[in-house]
Amino acid sequence: MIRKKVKLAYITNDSSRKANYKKRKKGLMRKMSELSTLCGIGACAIMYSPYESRPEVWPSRTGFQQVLSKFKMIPEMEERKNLVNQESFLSQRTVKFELWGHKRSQLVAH
Amino acid sequence: MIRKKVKLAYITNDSSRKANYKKRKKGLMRKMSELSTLCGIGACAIMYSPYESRPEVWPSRTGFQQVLSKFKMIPEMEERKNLVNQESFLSQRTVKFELWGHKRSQLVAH
DNA sequence: GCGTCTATCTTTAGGGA
DNA sequence: GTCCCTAAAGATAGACG
Repeated sequence: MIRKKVKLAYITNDSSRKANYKKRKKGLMRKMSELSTLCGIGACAIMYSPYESRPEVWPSRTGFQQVLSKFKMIPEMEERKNLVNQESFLSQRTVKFELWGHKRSQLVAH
Repeated sequence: MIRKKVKLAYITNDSSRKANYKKRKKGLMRKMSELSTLCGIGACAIMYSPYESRPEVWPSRTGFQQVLSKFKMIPEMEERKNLVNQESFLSQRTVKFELWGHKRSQLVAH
């Protein structure tokens, strides 16, 4: 058996793609767990796929929320050019992000 | 050089822990990217650590939000024992996080 | 479809510059 | 602190039942 190297592209075969997803999802979850344990940090991940009826969340929905608790999402943020005001974080306890309609981002991708 | 096996526990040495974090974070980001590309799914991750002033987010603030848009984080969720109603995910346009305790937080894109 | 196997590929711990 | 190196540890593609 000769394994070809990973070609980084969309897997067109349905069953292969699904199998790949499930395996990698598992691996990713483990990695998240390890990172969290080894370094004592907060982390979470979401994977939304058509293979499952619900989004996969790590570490758990509860833990997920705890991590997301770091964020405050507010509509006004967009008006402020997506820059989160440091002060607002310090002074506010609740922030809401408007998730839809965010076409542009000031943040540059790496 | 004999490398000891990874002990899955909090790394007590500060510099080692930080170095470990940076390496694994990078790897994790790559894995997320690969999974997303290979399987064409939506995914995102957040890592909140004391080593960086801002939470690390993949894939980017925009992509992050797009994925999160699938979710509707509502207080009632917890009351429903963390079970998320799929319909509510898809029908809602706004996600609200109400969580707090954060001193300095900004989303950073990758 | 799913779980298991394992050869092979990828990640990374530890070190050096 | 950074970057690079390398071998050990770990992840996984493909095969199989």
